[in-house]
Amino acid sequence: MPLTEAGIYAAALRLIDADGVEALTMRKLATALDANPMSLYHHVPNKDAVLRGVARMVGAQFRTVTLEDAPWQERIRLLATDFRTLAHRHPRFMGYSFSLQSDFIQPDDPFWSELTAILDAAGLPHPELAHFTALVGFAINGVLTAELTGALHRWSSLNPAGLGEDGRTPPGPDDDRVFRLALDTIIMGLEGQLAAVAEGRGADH
Amino acid sequence: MPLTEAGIYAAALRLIDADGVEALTMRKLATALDANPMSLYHHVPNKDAVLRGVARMVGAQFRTVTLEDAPWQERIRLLATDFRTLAHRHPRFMGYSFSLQSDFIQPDDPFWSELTAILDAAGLPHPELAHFTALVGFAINGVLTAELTGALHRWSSLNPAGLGEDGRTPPGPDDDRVFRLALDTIIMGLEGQLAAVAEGRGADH
DNA sequence: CGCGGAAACATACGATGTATGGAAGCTCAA
DNA sequence: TTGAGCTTCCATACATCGTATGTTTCCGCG
Repeated sequence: MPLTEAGIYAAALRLIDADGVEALTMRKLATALDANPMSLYHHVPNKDAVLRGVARMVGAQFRTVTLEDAPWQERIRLLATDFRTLAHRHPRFMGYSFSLQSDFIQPDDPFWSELTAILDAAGLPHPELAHFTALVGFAINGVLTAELTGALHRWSSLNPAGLGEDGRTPPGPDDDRVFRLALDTIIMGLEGQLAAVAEGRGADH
Repeated sequence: MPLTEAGIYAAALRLIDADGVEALTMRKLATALDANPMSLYHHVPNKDAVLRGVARMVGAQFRTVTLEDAPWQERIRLLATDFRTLAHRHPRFMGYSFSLQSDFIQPDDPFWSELTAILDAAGLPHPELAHFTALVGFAINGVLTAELTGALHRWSSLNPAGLGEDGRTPPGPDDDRVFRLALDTIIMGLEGQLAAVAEGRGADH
């Protein structure tokens, strides 16, 4: 099978899913493709480009339905959970990618444009629409990142009184609850902001 | 000057502040300390331990006043901005540390315990207190991380209509506004959750 | 003095990303 | 068919990284 750019990205993603981003090596990638390490460089300029390519590949997998007429709260919930299931499909890569210098999400990605559209439809003031979009996106991202790295589970299953070394609740459906809770809280916060705008007391006090 | 563990961490932090975490090298660290690379290993087991040591050092710098009788909204605001100024003191390290496998914050760190105490005082239901703490902490963390990497500024200064290549607003006080906005939104969301609890309709519906 | 352990150093190994240059195979004009 | 010019592939090599291993230097204490 001849080497192709898309094939390289796909193989890289497979390796990352299996062993994590930090274990990805040009040499391992080459042997996985049954080729010489340097052959990759005819299709890809360097390793960073491989990661970026994987990011574009994964990002392109994101699909969400656009329910124009549903209430914006439901639309946000749907968008966020769609994004979350995508993240769960490639946890190691997403956990790495979320928290890196170069943005994983691009302004023209459906996630961002859809989120902007939803918040616009909700009635957030236009001059601050981008601010709210960024805020909601990154807050969700923060919770999701924490879930992917396992930090969310460690922290959320922690008794208030500094308990001992037990507390080994399973990482399963608890994260679901916390994620939904985060979503609900953010949505309620947005409702509050909308009410504030309606009352004339803008956010810029 | 003889080599010491604390001195190694301090030098590492200086190098990181100057050139970023990814530029930190045991060899550079050694030459900065005017020593042989291998000499460091008499005081520190490996490079990861250096990073962990720096994390503990920076984390120990965190101080916040505890205002028992102030309204919980103000206490959250104060805690978050205190944490933010700490992050601004060592942006490259914090940007790296926030988003990594091993947790930068520890359960017994003042940030976490204070946040838990505040949310407890606010009246969040006990069985879900840890969930709310995690949610708020990681959401703030997400926004803060985005700010440190510059992503927050890039995104929040983005016109709704997919604008061209200009939009080069300065990274200065705009981030302040977005951060405050995020804080306000989260706080309003918590108020909503409290109201829901008071009405008897718990969060677990 | 000397001796024993800690600290410093020199050397070296394996792994990584990638520069460089040659070999092999394809396409197409003559 | 043949040869020229690409594109692709491969082998070798280099700089840099973290750190294992062994040796030397130094300092405090009998």
